[in-house]
Amino acid sequence: MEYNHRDIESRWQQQWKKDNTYKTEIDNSRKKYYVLDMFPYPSGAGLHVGHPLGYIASDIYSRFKRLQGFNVLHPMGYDAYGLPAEQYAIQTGQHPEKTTNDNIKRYKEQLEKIGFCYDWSRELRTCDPGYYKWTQWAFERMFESYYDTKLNKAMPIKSLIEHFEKEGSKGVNAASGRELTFTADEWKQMSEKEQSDVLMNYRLAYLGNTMVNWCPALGTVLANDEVSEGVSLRGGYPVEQKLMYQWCLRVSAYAQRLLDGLETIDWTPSLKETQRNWIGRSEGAEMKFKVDGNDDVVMEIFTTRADTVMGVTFMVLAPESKYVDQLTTPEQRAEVDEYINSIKHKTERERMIEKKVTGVFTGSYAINPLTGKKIPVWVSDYVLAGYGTGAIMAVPAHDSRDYAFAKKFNLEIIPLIEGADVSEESFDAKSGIMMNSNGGELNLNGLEVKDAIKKAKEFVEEKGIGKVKVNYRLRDAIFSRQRYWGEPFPVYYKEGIPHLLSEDKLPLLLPEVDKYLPTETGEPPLGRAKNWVTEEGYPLELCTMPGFAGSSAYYLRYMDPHNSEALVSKEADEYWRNVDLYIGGTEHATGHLIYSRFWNKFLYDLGVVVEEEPFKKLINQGMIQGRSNFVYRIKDTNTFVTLGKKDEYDVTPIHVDVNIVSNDVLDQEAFKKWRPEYATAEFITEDDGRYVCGWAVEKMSKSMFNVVNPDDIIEKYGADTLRLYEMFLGPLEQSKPWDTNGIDGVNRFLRKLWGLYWKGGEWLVDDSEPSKESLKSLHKLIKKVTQDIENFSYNTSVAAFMICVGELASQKCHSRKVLEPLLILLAPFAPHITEQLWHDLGNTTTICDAQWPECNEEYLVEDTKTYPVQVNGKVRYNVVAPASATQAEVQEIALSNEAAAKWLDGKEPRKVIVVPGRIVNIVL
RNA sequence: GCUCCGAUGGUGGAAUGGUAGACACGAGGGACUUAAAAUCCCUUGACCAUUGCGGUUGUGCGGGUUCGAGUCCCGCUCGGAGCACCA
Repeated sequence: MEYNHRDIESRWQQQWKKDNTYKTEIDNSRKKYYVLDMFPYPSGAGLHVGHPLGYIASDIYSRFKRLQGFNVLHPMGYDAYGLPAEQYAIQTGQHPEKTTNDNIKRYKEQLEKIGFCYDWSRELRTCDPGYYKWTQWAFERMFESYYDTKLNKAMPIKSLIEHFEKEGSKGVNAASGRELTFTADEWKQMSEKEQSDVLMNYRLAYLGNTMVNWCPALGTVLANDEVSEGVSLRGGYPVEQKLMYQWCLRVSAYAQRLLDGLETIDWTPSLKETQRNWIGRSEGAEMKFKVDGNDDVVMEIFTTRADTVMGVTFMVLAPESKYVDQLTTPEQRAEVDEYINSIKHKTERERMIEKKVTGVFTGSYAINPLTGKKIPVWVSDYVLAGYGTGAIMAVPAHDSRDYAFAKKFNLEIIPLIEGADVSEESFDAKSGIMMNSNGGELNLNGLEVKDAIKKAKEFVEEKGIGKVKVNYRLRDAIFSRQRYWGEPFPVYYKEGIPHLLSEDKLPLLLPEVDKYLPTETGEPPLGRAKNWVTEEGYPLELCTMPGFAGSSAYYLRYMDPHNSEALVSKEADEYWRNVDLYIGGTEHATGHLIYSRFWNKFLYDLGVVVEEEPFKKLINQGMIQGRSNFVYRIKDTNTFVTLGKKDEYDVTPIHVDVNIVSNDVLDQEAFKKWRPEYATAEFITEDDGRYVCGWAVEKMSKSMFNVVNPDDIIEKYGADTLRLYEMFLGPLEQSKPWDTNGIDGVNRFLRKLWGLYWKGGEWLVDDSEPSKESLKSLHKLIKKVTQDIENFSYNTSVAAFMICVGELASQKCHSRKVLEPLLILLAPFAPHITEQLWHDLGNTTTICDAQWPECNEEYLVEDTKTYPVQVNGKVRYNVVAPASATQAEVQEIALSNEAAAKWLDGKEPRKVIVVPGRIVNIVL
């Protein structure tokens, strides 16, 4: 029997499906292990070879853990809501659900061919009402909660209302949009609408007027992580800032816990760093500045450099700051208004690109609380309204932005650090010795910056000039999208006040609409739905939820996917707990991976889940880039010249379909058939007649003709070869180009493996005792592969298999005692071929129920001997070396390295390991 | 600008501080074959020597620690990623 991947793979895939081989149940007698892939958005283009990389890695780990006796949960599903399906719907009128389902069908077919051990009975889709019911449910729980900053957890909004009724806002410890002060009586006298507005200031899911990223081309709002450099991540359309009344999630309340949680999880340093940057914690002080001749206003500013207060030579307000209006003097009014207007007309992007230093004087002066000095207050757009208090104290000597501003408007610059030259640029570093900082009561001169910051903060707090404050860059997540294809909000409006739909009305189904475009009056697409009202006739919310809503808790749903009573049952949650290993791309670092952690912490506060962090260990697989091929056409002809001769002509490189190129050699006939205009193509080839193409690494995309489809690879080489090859390509976490060139080597390896068991239709395996050599080969492999899988170093594992199979072949090893464990080791990587040979060996159960073999170190021990080494005729050292070495050899080598001999001389006898040529290892 | 990561043959990439370049691709040579494909064997960092063992050099650059450094430390150069008027 010859190795035939087509027969073997389809046979076992069908068998596994029939036998429910990979179905997983709760089993309290076994330890659980949860391996999760980031579920895909099923795009219309289908999978290319880059997509399964992470899935193969997680599949190997799942199978490995299973062989080690763990009860492994390994599910798959689809992130089904998304913009492409909606845009396709707008163009074609086809319902996005239809498009999505078609794409999912295609994805599933492609995935099944690769031979993954998913428990498909747990498959989920975010657009399934049985699923999004729980997305809506979680939103309702957030609406009904506030964040208690003292208890550091989410609490029911009811208890806040009770507090308001008793004591008003006094003594409230709640994360909020702005600080409100009112008495119990005032609360009671508020109208329903007013009370609703007050509560919105505290709810974890709230309606708020916020500056949003509005994308006119897409007709919707985008979250911060969906925007990069002023354009939308999807489509690259310009994005502008707009004030809108939107649903938001108070993610900022969890900033510190999101930061602290990073210490408890096993993620890569770079990913943690990305999240830390995104959360952007900075410790500083909020300080109060009085205004000269205006006792009504006290300016509050935020600074991380309280120590530089003696060097403040001006103040700056953000154009949107509330202080602008209060501090502008009548003489300056016209100028300030003109400036503010000129800013408003520019988009965020324009402001960023221009980077011009602009600003205007308000006419007012603040008073330095320490020196009593009068300092001018300016307005400039380099200060952001959304961070801190929207106002800063400027220290030009030690902040480059303040410095640029001071230079432009000729403002004073006072250096505060000894030896810092500020004549050309500012000195921003937080180090050095302070000077010019004697403010009477507070003298910082002579202190190191760090100590000065500390002392200044203490002083400020003591004197009531300000208070120590921690600020975060992390913003609340904007949760409304003006789109059709997403989860509807379970919210209706009664006299303009939002109310939740009662829980028994969930899920609120997405209505049908005639078109997927906004209405003529500019309302979101749901405005087209007929009867989009409650039973009582109240209008329902017209926005839908963003993409990250459905992906924020999907890992919990897999634990108990068919439960109609709860997101996840207590039993399932307590058994499966959280994801042990999560594999996916880095692109979700500041999106999904923040929102999911937030969502999970919220559910943890509610007592719905037992683990505070959802993903214990996370691996980022690298991106697979495309490897494009080029042919070189001689200008104005239909003649193509090979790579080696192209410099002799005037040529234009043209992308050529990589599927008609093999090892960079063009299939000339296929090229002629590829495009009608090339039918008459002529070639100038290398001297041996081959046409060699050029190549470059680019993004894998249709327009570069470098997309490699896994189906084609599987058809030609089989899924096992594809799996092994993807792992062999290089380290999992590294990005690398796809290059089909090396795949033959892996395929050859599988055929060699087959050759250990079958040759010319004859079964070779017997029950003979294996040789010592063969046992050594096997146990070396067991050790290496076990270690490598734990370290996700799959490329070196594959190499180890190649070496081992080569050794066993040359040893003519046919012993079942070696060849059976070999299959188990390889099973995670190449499940089909190993399953087949496993059954050929006479086993009746599936190979994934086998037991992972243990390494017996005894087989690996090299025979060594201890050699006495003489120095000046006396035995001074005992040297351990291979038994095959001679006494003279060891003696010579040990003393040949003069430095080593000197180092050894005079020391107590100790062991030195020697290999031919040099001292290799000194065992102390 | 700040932070993190990386740099090893023609290529992808191996090396708990201990024989650098595993494994694979590609290339060259050979066997088998009428021929090709497939398969098998040998060579393959560079330079020198080569009818024989061999020698020199070599992990981006410059220092350091060490008997010994691709690996550890300090300072650069280049490349990638994240954040970025965040005070």
